[in-house]
Amino acid sequence: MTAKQKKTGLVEVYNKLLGQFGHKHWWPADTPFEVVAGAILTQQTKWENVEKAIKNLKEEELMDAEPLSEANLEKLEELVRCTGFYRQKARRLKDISMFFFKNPDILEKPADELRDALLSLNGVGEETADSIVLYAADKPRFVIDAYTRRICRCMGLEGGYPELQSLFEDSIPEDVPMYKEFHALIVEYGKQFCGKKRCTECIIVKNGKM
DNA sequence: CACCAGGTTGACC
DNA sequence: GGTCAACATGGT
Repeated sequence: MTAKQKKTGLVEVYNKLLGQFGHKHWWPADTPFEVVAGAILTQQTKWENVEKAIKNLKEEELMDAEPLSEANLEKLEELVRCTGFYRQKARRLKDISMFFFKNPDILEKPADELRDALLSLNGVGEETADSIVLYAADKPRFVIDAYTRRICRCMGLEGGYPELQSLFEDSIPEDVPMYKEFHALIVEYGKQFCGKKRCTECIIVKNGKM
């Protein structure tokens, strides 16, 4: 805790979630590029389905920027069909792969530059861009997803993506492993207790003072 | 059968 | 500036 950090209670939430769920070892991947591909595939889909698609791509030797960017579109669609939205995802995978093939050192660039470049690609919004910045490039950008918004709402914290992201980044230490773990814990917690309509057994709000 | 999942986009106020 | 249907499969 440095002096300029906001007292939002988010650090306490982090500790509580860590105590309840333990380390999640999130986003397992053999290579940074696999995180990139996974970031597209996981949009609005269960990770379980993404794993199948990743397995399919690996079996076809496509899990790398060059081969994936050159893959046959119809074939790609079949390989990623299990993740839903398969036509746009196949197209987007080829696009982002081409980008990484043409910019092999992009993950080494400063976080802001990387993020802006990613956002310029079709199919890459703020969450996907930040997921790549954090989990593929290992740079400190807090990822805000639907569960994070719901949990924040429960805590009386509202705002758009940039507002919530700044809130987290100003409230907790700028630590990449912690950013990764916290987001993973929020998703784990959200899957169990923060449904779209219900919010039961909420350890964050229910147990008070957070 | 209805609803949801580790979102993004483009159209329309 | 915000809201909303469309995108699509697979699991409860």
